[in-house]
Amino acid sequence: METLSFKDHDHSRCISNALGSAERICEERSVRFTPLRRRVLELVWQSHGPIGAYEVLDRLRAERRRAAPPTVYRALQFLGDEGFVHRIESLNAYVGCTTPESRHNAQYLICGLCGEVAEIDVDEITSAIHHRAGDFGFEVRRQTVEVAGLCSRCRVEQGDGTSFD
Amino acid sequence: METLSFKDHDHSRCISNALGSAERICEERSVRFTPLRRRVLELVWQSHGPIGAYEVLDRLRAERRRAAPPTVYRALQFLGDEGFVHRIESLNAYVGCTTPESRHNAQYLICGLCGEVAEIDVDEITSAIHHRAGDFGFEVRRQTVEVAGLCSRCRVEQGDGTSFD
DNA sequence: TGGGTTATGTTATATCATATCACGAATCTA
DNA sequence: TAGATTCGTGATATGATATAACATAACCCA
Repeated sequence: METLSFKDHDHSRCISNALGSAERICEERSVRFTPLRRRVLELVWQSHGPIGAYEVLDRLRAERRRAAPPTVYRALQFLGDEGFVHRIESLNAYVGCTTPESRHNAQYLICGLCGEVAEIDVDEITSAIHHRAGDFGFEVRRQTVEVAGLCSRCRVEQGDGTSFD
Repeated sequence: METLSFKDHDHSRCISNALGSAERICEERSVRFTPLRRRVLELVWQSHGPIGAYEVLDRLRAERRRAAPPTVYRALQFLGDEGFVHRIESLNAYVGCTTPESRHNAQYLICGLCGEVAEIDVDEITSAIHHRAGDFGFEVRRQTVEVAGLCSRCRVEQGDGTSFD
């Protein structure tokens, strides 16, 4: 499978799709999609790009005054375990997963200008890593592939040598 | 180029190689390989596996009582910029680079049992990422590829279904 | 309805990282 | 070689990210 999932142009619809999928999947798996978990997932999706745990916390606190770091981290842990969000290690931040049906090893294209993250799922990359690690006798459990650079839109807009980091 | 660099069996020799290379390269580049930077690089190499900044700090303090977090972070920044150490994003930790001559995009095989990290540099992976990201209009600047799993030794020793995280 | 299990609240703390200002040493330049 | 400039480090404070540990609430189901 090869997919690219930029966020839907109609973002609010995109969010309700994500919440709906999550709810359905949780039911299938007999795990609890509690109001807190739903709300945290919604906050992650509402963010334009990747969002940090403490920013989720700030927003959550507007409506749930007693929220504390563990509140958020536990929800994010759950959402990550179920495959509804992904953690971007190089940013210490989280993004909604665009294809939550299957637990998968995706790759992330992180734009250094606009901050958006696109999730791609390219077999060629996954299996190259798997096979070549295997050549070294290594048994792969998880792959973290995060690619920093310029997304196509930003590249067009500022195609010059603009630098960032 | 395709290499695998497990740490040399004669570790102390491996360390002095690394220090020697770094010294030479710094001279070539006209940057200063100060005693502090040398010592931090040595501490990173002396660590069995990836080492966190604060563990470097603790060890450094044994001999340099006034060391503080910025002391270590600045040295690690320098060493990273020059390509003598790599940061493992998924661990918030640092490893010595086994091939510091060329600044490169490597991949890391992280054993979840013994904690060792092997650096590999496999063109097939690098270019698969580069090309397939390019297909999506993305211009690659940096790749982070960190593979968690079981190294060959640990796989032999505990080839069963031992789980870890 | 009681007892196990799961989820969340609560407090505290661990861990990771940077901002900022001071100051002397190294380097440059005229 | 004097003076300017940059660089490396010291020192203090704080910001940012993440988890431990224990208490309570909600849920489930026999």
